[in-house]
Parts: sequence; structure tokens; C-alpha cells
Amino acid sequence: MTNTTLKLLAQQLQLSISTVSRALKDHPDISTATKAKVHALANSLDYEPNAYAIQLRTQSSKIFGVIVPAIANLFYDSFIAAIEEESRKNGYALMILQSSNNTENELNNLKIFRQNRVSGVFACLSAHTQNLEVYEKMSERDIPVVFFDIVPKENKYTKVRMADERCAVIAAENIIQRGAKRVLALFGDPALSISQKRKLAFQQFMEKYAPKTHCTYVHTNSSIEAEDAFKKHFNKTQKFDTVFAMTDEILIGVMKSIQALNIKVPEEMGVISISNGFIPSLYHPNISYVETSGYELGKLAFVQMLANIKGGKTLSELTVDARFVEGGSM
Amino acid sequence: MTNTTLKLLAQQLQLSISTVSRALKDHPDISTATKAKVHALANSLDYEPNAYAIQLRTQSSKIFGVIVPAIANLFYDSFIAAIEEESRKNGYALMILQSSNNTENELNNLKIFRQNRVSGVFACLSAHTQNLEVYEKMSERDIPVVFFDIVPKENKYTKVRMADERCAVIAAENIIQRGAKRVLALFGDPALSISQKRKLAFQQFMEKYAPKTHCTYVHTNSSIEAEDAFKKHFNKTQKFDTVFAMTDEILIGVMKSIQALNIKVPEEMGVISISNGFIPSLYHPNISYVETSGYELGKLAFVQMLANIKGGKTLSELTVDARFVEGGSM
DNA sequence: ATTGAAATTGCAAACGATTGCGGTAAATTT
DNA sequence: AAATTTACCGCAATCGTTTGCAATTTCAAT
Repeated sequence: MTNTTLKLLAQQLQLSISTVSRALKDHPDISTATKAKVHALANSLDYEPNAYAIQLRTQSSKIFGVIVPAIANLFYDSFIAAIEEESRKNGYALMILQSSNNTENELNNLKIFRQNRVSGVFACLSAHTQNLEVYEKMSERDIPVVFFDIVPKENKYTKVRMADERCAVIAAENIIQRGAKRVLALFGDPALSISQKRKLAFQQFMEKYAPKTHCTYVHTNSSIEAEDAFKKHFNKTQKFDTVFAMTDEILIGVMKSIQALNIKVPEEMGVISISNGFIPSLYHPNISYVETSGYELGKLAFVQMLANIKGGKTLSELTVDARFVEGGSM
Repeated sequence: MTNTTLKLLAQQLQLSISTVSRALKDHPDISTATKAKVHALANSLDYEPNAYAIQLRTQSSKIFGVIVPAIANLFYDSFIAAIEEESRKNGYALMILQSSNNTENELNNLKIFRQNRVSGVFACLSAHTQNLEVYEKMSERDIPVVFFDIVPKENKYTKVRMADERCAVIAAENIIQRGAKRVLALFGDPALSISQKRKLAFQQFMEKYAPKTHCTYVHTNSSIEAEDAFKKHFNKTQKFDTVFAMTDEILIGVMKSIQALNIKVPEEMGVISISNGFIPSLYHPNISYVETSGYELGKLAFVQMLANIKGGKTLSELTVDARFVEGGSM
């Protein structure tokens, strides 16, 4: 079946295309009677404007591009859910592409975005992306980019991220409050700035406010590594009484060891993590955690995006604050 | 900065737009020399074809629409990851919208898809969507629709889904093999056909091949309900020795109770579920499960979509088979 | 030189919508 | 009744590409 177009409506109504177009968008030039007729026919013929024609003509697409390392990820999918909600409210649709933490994919995705003349891009850098030239190219094309989560260091970009240092500090505070004597603190990939930041903040805080507490710092790159690290350190004579997991991934490994060794939480072992809350809620008792909400980050990112689109560039770095959520594991 | 267009290239090269267009796509009519010149300039000026103009002209968009109840969902996001991979390979991009299990959102999303003249739609019905008229409208517009997971009953549609009955039967087989005496079987929303199918298949199989095994069937709508149901039934004098969870959500509730009551798995309690594998891997020992892979379903859906686009309509229902994954909980 | 075929390239009409500007008829003012 | 305003509506260019067909150039063959 052939789509109904303005032309078709115009022919059937013996009107010009321009009149039909204006009638449909309630232009004051058009009489009420004509408008009614046009609307009636448009409805009965299921007229739907061709987005491509509009975009070609108006040079604006009402589509945002999103690049995440992986869609299948507790954090990113809540981020996506948030911007999807906001986008819909504002008449935008989303085009989502995953980089799989691969710079080449990232480049291709951006190309697709450029070719589709998206109105803006939400981007989370791949773990090892260094060259930001492509993103410059977006700016040259007047396509605003809002970086989230994994963001570039330079401050000429618009960025939103979690308050990483705060997260670590809040965790440290609670560990001190528990009266921990020996702590095992597990962090992620040491190459990532997020790991560095969190570790540094955590370590400094502990050394300053609880110098007598013994802390062991370990970097792990996966759940399994975390699981093994926990077991290895637990087998030492001086057992630790509290464990801190920087991410969900690490927490998962930790909890597997805890279950396997049948350790009582929180009596024999305190557990605290940084998370968006889903994984901690899977265990009994619930794990206490410092909340980093992908959802909130998404909302914030969207605000930034709109600001960029409407009011020119807003080159700033906004962070969403963290809060402690009591589970029962401390 | 103004985007470079064919026109711009043509002017600078003193060629016609059509020649430039043809040169860029390696048309045999164009001489090698000209091609070289055109490509050179196009590269240096970062020419990128305007997708909208192409789509307007060619009436095809190279974009697929995807409707899921929620992106933030272990099953759906692996489904999305799969079709995203395939789409990229085939030169398509994805537009993803979530219905939040709300029929109205579903309608709006489809409208956006129509206006963007997507090449096809992957749709998972909202839980209570009855009226499929909108989907008919897509067909009228020659936009193929591949339903997945939650699919309509009528067989005039293209559908892919998990082999629900098989899943339930495989679970039942393993429960029998374990020599279970008393079983607690937990299913989801009784209004959903997926719950009905799985329960029916499970029940029939158990009654046929293990009539002496005592089974209790319960429907629950959330993790919390499952958690409570488990506790309630566990407190009876006749304790059950095996529990079956139809979904991840239910498994989560069950496991919280098991942890809270400090029940030993698998010695005191066998656990088996239907899952894509992530949640079962969180516990020690890993929970045995019947695998339903969103990823595989996505791959299958994509094949169906391509078939629909290339070879006209293929009205069929394909299912991806299930397999048992040994954890350690049986 | 003439001719015909082959090799190149350009013209112009689409695709479907938007919009500045100009035109006509009716209504209002003098 | 003439002049001016107001209310409607249409013309035509434009956005950036694709593509059938015509036009031009080149060149070998007569």
C-alpha cells in the first residue's frame, strides 16, 4: 500500500500542498472550515508525516544517539531507561549502539550517528579510547556530545558522572563506623581512572581518620578474580573482618566466596559495596551499599543535553551525588 | 560548520552532482581518473552522505525498531545485544523504545517507527495488549514485524520465542532424576500465556512420569511474593525437598529465603530454574537451570527479519530450543 | 574525412515536506 | 463607490540524493 502524503491529501481535497501542510499544523492563515476538512481526511487516510522529508527539510532529526560499552549491563541499561523516558517526553527517539569497549566500533557508531544527523550524542568512552578527534568532528558538525560515566579528562567537554570520590569516602566512613579492624578493599581495573579515583579517595580517608585500621588493597578484573582474591586473603592467619567491593562485578565474586565458605554476614564479616542496588538486594541480608544510580545519571545527562541544544554550549562537569543505603551487612 | 554535500563537491570539481554521486559509489560509467579526484576531495572534506536524503529518495531506512517492555532486564538486554550485533553487520541501526508494559506507550512507539519508516520492527507485546490492529497497520505499510518472547496467538504473524513447554519438561525431568519427593513449583503471573504454558507442561509431565511425587503449584507476581511463598510453605510440617522457579525473578525470591533460613543446597534442598544463566551464577553452588537465551533468540529473530525483508512474508513461529545447564544445586 | 560505437558526463525529475512571498476575494473603512 | 485592510490560499524554491535518459566527447574503423 502506498503511503498517504500531503500531495495525495491535497489532490483529493482540491487544495494546494502548502495549504494542507499548514492546516495540519494549525497555522492561523487557514480557515477553520478548511482545517476541519483536512484533518478529517488525514485521519481517515492515516496520514503520517514522513520523518525523513521533514528532517531533510528542517535539518534536524529529533533523534539522539547513545553509545554504551554494553547494553546488557545493570548500570547502563538503567541509564538508557532514564534517557529513553525523557526523550519520549520531549519528542525525541533514541538510537542505541554498543561499542563493546572497542574503539573501532565506537568510530563506526559515531559515523552512523553523523550520517543520520542525530541531534545529539550521549557517549560513554570505551575503556581504552584515547583519541577524541572523532568527538571533535561531532562538534564541528554542531552535534552536541554529553559524556557520561567514563568521560574524558579535558574540561572542554560536557560531562556527567558519578561522584566517584564521594562514593569511596562514604564507604570508608561506614567501615570506620562499624569499627572494622582489618579490611579487604577490592578495586577494578587499575588502568581505569574510575578505579584510581575511588581507591585514592578511599585510601586517603582511611589513613587520615582510621590510621590503625589495617587495609589490604587489591585490584581485580573480574568476578572470578575477586572470588579468588577473597579466598586467598581469607586463608591467612590474620583474618579480615570487613570487605569493600568497588563494583557489582566484584561484589558478586566476593559473595560467592562468602557463601562457599559459609561465612556469617554481618557477624563474621561486614560487606559494603558501590552499586546501583540490584545486586546487593539479591542476598540475605541485603548488602549495604553506596548508591550510584544510572537512572539519576541519565536524567542529569538529559538535562545537560537539552541545555546544550537550546542554550548553546554548556561546558561543565556535573556529578550526581551518592548516598548510603543500609542493607544489613554491616 | 556547513556539512559537505554532493553539490559542494561538484562545484569544487567542476563536475555535475550526478557524476560525483556515481563516482562515489564506483559506478562503471565514471572514468578512473574522475573517481580518484572525487574520492580525494570527498575524503579531505569529510563528506558523509545525508541519510535522510537517501532514505527519502530510496524509500528505505536501514533502521530497525525494537519494542521491549523494559530495557533494564536481563533477558531483553541480551536479546537487544544480539540484534544490535547482527544489525551492525548488515548495515542497519537500531531504534529502541520501551513500552513499560503499557499499551499506550506501545502505540506511540509504533507511531514513531512508522514516521521514521523503519525497515522492520521487533516487537515484544505488552503484558496485556489485546488489540493488534496497530500491527496490522504496519503490515499495510509493508513494514515487517517479528514478534518475540511475548507473541500473539494468531498464526498469521512471524514469531520467535523460547520453547516454553520444552523448558518446563526439561526441568521436570531433572527433578524426577534427582528423586524428589515433594516439590514446590513457583510460576509467574497466571494471566500470561507463558506462565500457563510452562505450568501445564510441567504438571502434565510430572503427573505422567512421577505420579507419586507431591507437587505444590503456586503463582507469584514478584520476587517478594516468591520469597514469602517459599517461607510459608517451608514452615509446614511436610517440608519439600526441591523447588522449581519459573523465572529469574522468582529464583531471586527463593534464594533470599534459602539464605535467610540457612538451608543447605543441594543437600537439604534442590533448586532448579529457567533462566538465561546470569542470576543462577550468582550463588554458591551455582543454581542448575534450563537455559533460555535472549541472545540466541535475538539471533533467530534477526534471521526471520531478513527473510521477511528479502523473500516476502514468512509467517512462521520458530522457537529456540532449551538445554539443561548443570550448576550444583541438584 | 566520415561514421558509428563506446566511453564519459550532465540534465532534470523525482522523493515529501516546509515556508517566504505574492495573489485574490471578501470585509471593513472612509 | 473607492480605498484599504483582513483573511485565505497557492506558487515555487529548497533540503541532498538517486537514476533514466540524453548529450557530448573520444576513438577506432571504414
